[in-house]
Amino acid sequence: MPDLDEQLTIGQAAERLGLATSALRFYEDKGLISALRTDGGQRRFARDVLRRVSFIRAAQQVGLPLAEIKSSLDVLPVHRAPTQDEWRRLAEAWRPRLDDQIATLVGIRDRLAGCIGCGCQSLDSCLVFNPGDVAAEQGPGAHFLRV
Amino acid sequence: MPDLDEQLTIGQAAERLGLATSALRFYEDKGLISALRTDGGQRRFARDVLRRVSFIRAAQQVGLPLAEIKSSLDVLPVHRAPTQDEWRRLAEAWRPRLDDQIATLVGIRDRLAGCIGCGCQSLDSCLVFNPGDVAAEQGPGAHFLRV
DNA sequence: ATAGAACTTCAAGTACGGTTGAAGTCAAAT
DNA sequence: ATTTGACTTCAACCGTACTTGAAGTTCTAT
Repeated sequence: MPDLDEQLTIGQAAERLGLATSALRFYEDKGLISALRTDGGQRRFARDVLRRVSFIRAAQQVGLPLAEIKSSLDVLPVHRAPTQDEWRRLAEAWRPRLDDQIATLVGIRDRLAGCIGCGCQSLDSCLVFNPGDVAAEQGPGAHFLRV
Repeated sequence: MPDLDEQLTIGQAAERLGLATSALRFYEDKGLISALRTDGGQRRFARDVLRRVSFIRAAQQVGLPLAEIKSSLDVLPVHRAPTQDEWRRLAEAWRPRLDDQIATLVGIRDRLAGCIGCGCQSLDSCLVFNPGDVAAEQGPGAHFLRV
């Protein structure tokens, strides 16, 4: 029995992925995933849908909107080996966002941890939320807490 | 001249923070920040609004919705020194989310970097988006890529 | 053959985090 | 005193990412 359950119904795929069937329909609608159809018109997903949706959820963690995720998916085709160049471009596109977000979160975490019991007088004077107090000198922008 | 510009107009606060005045009005509406009013009814923000909004933006980076951010702000009053206990509770509330998100992002980054030129045959077989291939064994849920 | 669960489409609704526009008022400089 | 830019409220609108509901169809097991 080789490919017997190689096809997943939308319910099976949704359960394996831990999301609602409506989300899968939504993703198909947006062109992020695709499905074959039975003679009766029901969707049948190939197993690669699991990886593609994993990719989507990962990209969402990185902060990418679905429209951009679609572009990334279009760059990494399912039925062809991704070329080195395709990988490099994806990695380069994601890398700055990843690094930036990681740096921000680590900064918050470390300063928050270090501040417990620090004796700051109020939120207004706390170093955690006023790192270096240099925001005004850098001109407008959300400088606070971005390192 | 001590407290001459201790009060900020909404435009000044918005410029310092790098966001729109409408966002500040929105935050006030939601109870996240507060303002004094002139006789004419215009808002005047105390400088602590800068730190409070910084807090808000930081918390958004951590992935908290505004409703939860309000709770956190309610726990850390502006005009009182936060107690050790208040800090500890805040840090403990944020810490798991921070750690979780950092771990997820670092995992994606490292595997993505390591995979460049790895020779995977397709997205379906790529280790980056199929780490350990253990998702099915853990039951339903978004296990892919969460390390 | 038929029951019931799972599927179909399509339109409308939801939650979040704001932005936009209209109509009018206030504040600061001249 | 008047001008002009910044402010006020309020309701409506926006984009993102889905969910819900209605009305009908298909699949699978008995």
